[in-house]
Amino acid sequence: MPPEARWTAWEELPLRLEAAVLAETLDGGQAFRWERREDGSWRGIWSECTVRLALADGDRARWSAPVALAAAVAAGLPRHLALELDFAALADALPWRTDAHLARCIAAFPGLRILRQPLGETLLGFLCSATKRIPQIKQMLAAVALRHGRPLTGDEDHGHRLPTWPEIAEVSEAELRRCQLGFRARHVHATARWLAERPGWLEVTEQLPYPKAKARLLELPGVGEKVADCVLLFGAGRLEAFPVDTWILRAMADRYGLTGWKPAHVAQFGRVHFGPLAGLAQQYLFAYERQAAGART
DNA sequence: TACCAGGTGGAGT
DNA sequence: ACTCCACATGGT
Repeated sequence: MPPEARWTAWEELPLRLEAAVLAETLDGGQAFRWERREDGSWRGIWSECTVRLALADGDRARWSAPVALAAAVAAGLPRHLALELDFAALADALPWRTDAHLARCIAAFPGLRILRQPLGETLLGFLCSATKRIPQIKQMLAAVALRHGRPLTGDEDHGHRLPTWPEIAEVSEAELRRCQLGFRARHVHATARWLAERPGWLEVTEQLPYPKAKARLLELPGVGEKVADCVLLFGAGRLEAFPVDTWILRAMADRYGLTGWKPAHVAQFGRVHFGPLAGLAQQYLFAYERQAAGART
């Protein structure tokens, strides 16, 4: 085996969780660059990093990375998994004591986590998400990475990173359509050009308080209420963001009696009812509803 | 075949 | 503010 193809020995993480909860965290619609391997472990890519993640003894998380990337992964993985946050404690702070349905959702996915992904990559992912199922979003992003993103190492098997926004700005809309983006290609292209004229704009946005950050994201072509909230929740750690998609609309109608409510009204209800961690509640509701529908991804 | 998918933006009331 | 609708592509 060539030296650049080698992976490091497994290293323990201060993280324990069930396999099903890990699966829901990595592959439940927050992130689109994780794949389950035959041995049950996961392979993920973000920024300049790729990692294998697995559970030892059923619930103890551990990781391995290409030797060439080991230092970057060791530095970046804790942030990516938001290891500084105790999600069991955060879930306990949700109003499950007075909300029986929320209590059911939390019990079904104990320890469910919200990832802290790179803001720019999260934006790209959710710009591609409009009226698509998760596997198709993953396919689009895999194609974009393969065709327009840099290889992570000298070994092609380690995969490609997603292109940065400045890199995407150099790609034509027609070329993006060849990655099966469909009408989303126009939004991705327009957003790339928009960002290219404003260096540092995303970095500034990431530091702003939630309402200001959201207002700024809404300026981007193809970014509406739902995408802005997903980007802030999964790409900026803003747990107050409450994305309302078709699943949440259905859940709030079926489980909370909000039949016929518009997304904007459901969003307002969610923020008031679930409080400052509404985004975490949202992810619990989302996971539960998809499971109840038959785990169709 | 028709309908739907982690929506958005634009036009017309 | 509200309602319709086009927008690509793939799966059931």
